[in-house]
Amino acid sequence: MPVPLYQAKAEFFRMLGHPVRIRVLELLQDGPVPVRDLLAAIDVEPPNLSQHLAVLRRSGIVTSAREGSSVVYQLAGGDVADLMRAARRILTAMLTDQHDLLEELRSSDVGTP
Amino acid sequence: MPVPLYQAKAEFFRMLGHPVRIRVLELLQDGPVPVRDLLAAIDVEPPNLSQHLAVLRRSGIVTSAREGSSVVYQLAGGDVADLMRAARRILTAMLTDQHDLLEELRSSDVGTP
DNA sequence: TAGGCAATTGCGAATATTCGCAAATCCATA
DNA sequence: TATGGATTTGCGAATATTCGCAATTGCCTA
Repeated sequence: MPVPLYQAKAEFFRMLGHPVRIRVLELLQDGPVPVRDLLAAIDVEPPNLSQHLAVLRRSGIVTSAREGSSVVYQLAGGDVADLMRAARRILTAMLTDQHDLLEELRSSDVGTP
Repeated sequence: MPVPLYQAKAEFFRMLGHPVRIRVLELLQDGPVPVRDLLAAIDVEPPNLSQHLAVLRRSGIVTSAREGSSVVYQLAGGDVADLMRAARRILTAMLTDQHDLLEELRSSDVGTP
């Protein structure tokens, strides 16, 4: 019996739910990047980055390949950029709503009609 | 100083990272739904659902309103369906890749060339 | 083949999530 | 105003994540 789809989706989103992993995925969007460069870009200790990379690898969203003495990561497939765009749209909408609400509260400080 | 964008994104995805919350968002896509109906649809205890609804509310992705003796939830804005579609595309691509790899392994069981 | 850099793994402690149960709230209506 | 259904809140226990540090592995080059 297969894993219910909503559970697979939840695991997928949970996998995305860490700042370091988000940054890695963003850095990989323009093509393969060696771990060395990720380390230089992300303010995180090597073992810690490695663990986050392992999470991404296990989920299947990235693949890794040895190249000489270094290891290069790349997106496995699918349009991650598209997902990030969708997320950004929603985040923007949410923040805008909150902002609008704030404005509303500000302009009507005498209570509800 | 604002929260770094990648952290906001991570929090957003983490908020999505639970099966019950995914199901709620899916159920809300066709319009507002009272808690009662969510409870009937989702196999979860009332207090537990309520806590997940609180997570969604705090993040701002849904809003709630009292209607008589019941409470109705709805999506706050932004195109959540779009996000789900993007996620589904990536999940599909990932599963396809894995499937392809499996086929490959199956058809070449004599070892690497 | 010894030494060194790059990356990963193992593991324990700190922290965060999740869940169930009891209790509290909010409304409608008797 | 008392009763009852619907939802939320408050915790404590169980579980899962995250992080740092030591140790290990893989590969290049002296």
